[in-house]
Amino acid sequence: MRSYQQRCALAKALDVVGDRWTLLIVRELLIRGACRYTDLRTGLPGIATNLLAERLRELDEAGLITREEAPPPIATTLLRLTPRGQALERVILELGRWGAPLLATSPGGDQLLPHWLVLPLRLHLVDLKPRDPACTLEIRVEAEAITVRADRGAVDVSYGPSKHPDLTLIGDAQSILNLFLGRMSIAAAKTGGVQFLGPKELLRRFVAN
Amino acid sequence: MRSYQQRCALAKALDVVGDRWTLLIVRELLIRGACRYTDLRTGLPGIATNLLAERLRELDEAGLITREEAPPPIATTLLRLTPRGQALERVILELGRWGAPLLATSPGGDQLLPHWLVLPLRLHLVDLKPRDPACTLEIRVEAEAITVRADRGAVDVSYGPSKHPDLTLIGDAQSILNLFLGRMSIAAAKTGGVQFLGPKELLRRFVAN
DNA sequence: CAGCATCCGCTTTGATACTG
DNA sequence: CAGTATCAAAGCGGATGCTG
Repeated sequence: MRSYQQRCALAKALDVVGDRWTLLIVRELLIRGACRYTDLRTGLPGIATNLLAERLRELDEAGLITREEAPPPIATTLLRLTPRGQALERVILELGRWGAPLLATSPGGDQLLPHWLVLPLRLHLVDLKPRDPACTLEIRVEAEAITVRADRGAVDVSYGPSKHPDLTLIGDAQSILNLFLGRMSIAAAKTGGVQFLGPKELLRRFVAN
Repeated sequence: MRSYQQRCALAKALDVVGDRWTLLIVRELLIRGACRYTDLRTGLPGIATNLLAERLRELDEAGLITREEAPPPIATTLLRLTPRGQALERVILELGRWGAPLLATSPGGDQLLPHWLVLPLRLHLVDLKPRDPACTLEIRVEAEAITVRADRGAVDVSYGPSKHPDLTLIGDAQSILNLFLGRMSIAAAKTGGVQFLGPKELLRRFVAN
């Protein structure tokens, strides 16, 4: 991207991350942690492969990502955010908070990949029962898994399966999001096809109704 | 801008404000409040006039700005952010916070317009003496003025002159910013050409040294 | 002058094909 | 798997022209 050539922190930030696709690439790396070129492609439906390669080069030069050779037998390059890149999480969560109302009128053609649930959950979930013992939930949507852990008032949402979840939810992405964001009751989620493996009362840790 | 067609709040936000120049236009409106087309042009050096007109149309359609006919004898259209547009302030301040370190290596060719000081001041100033009586500072850089008011722990930074400032500072934008951000002492600012009209001790309300 | 619209050369993007 | 190569279409920047 051409520089705006303005001595302004906002303009300088946009010089680095204002290009098309750039912040979405950072989103993917925030959600998935270290991942491969191919993982990014599948997580960014619609991106041209040459554009992804070019953006990754720019992010590398700007010091936002690193490339590391995975040890055998993986034999692939892993892309990972540097601390400077991770610092964009606050920006991305704020943009997501602002953009959330736009989802209400989202047309049917839009894609929704399961791992995209991670950021809204990170933004909105709070531990409603901070004095209860720590608990771990696993969310399963299609072939992907998300782990939600609450411990003494802190909530951690991460991509990937959980070792010993206290409760596992299986369902479609939209229903599970509606459930956690309080837009759908537990009963309605169950009717809508969400399965609960474990004591579903543990959900009260995060949702009221 | 083409839609990313992703059911993700971040992608939806970028569908609306991810275009080149768009967030900088919002920055200008956040700083200046209601302003004219021409004000935006001067505040956005480098933008093509057709692009500005097109972006304003998009912002209007997205419900982020309104156009109102100013009463005579002004006879011009005033552009103003809607509440929805103003809600972008948090996003813009976060992006600015992230981008601030990039200013350290800013090349000499960059422009720095005086009113751009408003956002960094809004982001960083805190009332160090919340029990002192309310006070008003006026900052004058070239032909522009910024008002900084501290009252019971709250700091308000706004574009435009002040009626009865307790202290007026006159100087160049960079020195004044360095002063308020604690990167330059009051003594050094004075040596560097910053003038103080009034009791410069009032600056202790915001800076330590 | 304020507020655009038009035209033109250049760059960026998106889609696809191809390679080690 | 991880890219590069190619090319048409869209977007951008700059200049200029038009209308009250």
